[in-house]
Amino acid sequence: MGRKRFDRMNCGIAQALEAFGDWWTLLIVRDAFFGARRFGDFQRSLGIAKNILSARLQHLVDHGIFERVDVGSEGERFEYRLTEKGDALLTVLTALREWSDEWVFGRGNEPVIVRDRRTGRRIAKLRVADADGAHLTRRDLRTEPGPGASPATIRLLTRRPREERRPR
Amino acid sequence: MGRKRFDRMNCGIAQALEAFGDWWTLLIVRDAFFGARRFGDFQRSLGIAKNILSARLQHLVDHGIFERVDVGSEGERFEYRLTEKGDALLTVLTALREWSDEWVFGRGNEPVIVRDRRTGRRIAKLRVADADGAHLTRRDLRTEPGPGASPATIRLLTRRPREERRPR
DNA sequence: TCCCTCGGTCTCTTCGTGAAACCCAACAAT
DNA sequence: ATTGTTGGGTTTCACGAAGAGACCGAGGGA
Repeated sequence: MGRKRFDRMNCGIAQALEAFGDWWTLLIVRDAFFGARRFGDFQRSLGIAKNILSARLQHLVDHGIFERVDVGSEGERFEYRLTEKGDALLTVLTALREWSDEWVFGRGNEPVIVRDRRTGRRIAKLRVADADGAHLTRRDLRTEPGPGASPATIRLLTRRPREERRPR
Repeated sequence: MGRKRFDRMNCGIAQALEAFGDWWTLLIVRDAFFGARRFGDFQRSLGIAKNILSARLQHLVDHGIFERVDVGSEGERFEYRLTEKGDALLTVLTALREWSDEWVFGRGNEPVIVRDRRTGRRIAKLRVADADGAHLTRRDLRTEPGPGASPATIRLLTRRPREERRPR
């Protein structure tokens, strides 16, 4: 069978994967953040097969992450530009980069450094924090169904934790 | 050919995808954050085929995101627990959830709400910011090669932006 | 005009995905 | 001790998607 799709899954993670969870897709978005705009920019930078790149760009346009703009002076020649929705992926890309900087490459071995263009200082690390800015970990959090929760989500979030179901 | 692997790519995004970019993998991690530990927890929650789940869990253990702990009272019975490296993915999952809350579901339709367990208040939104906390967008950032940059990365980051290469 | 580049599409092979069947070890009930 | 059930997988197999590479029409520079 083909790959299972997550369209119907009532979960933000699944929805995000549906939009850009395919193999090359997030790297295409990354390249766009680095300034790539044209089909050939992406293709040369990634070494991706053209049919795949074509399909992924189409998918990203369909999901409103890129817009396809005709920039031909006398006919068709296209650029793929990040929309506002695509720009908002900066946080996701930053979270991924910071995670691998710390846990894959290790501090001091970062392949890329991101700075504030004006001040030249490195950007602040992303942190999950409460309203006062205090750092929070997984143990400090509580999840509950929101206004858009499906019955399945409610069931998932209200089940008893394993510790209580089966004490050891 | 089968899927291209990104092991050798000198980029944090690619490395992160290598660790958990496979189709089900991030949803498995999400379920772990929601409290799943046992093989059957993940399987029932996701409806994933057992061979795939088995391979994904193995992959996550290989990458140090989960550890496989024998909890059998008299023989083997396993739990998969997030390591510190796995816990650090909280930021990534939060970024993904916040993006889809805003751009897929829309404000007021969030399927899940995350709160500080102590205060009951919703957690602060992740923001890319400079050292003083000022919000930054893609345009405010500058990327440069870091100490671990490969020649390919340096080439990518130091090329002229398209605007300057080919003014319109 | 020629030629190269851009932005794709088509074909063909290979590989990953997923359903279902199968399997053995651990507990649980009797 | 025997039987049954659940847990945690592995094996088999069919199918669809991924990827390499050939091909192609239109654009634009010389």
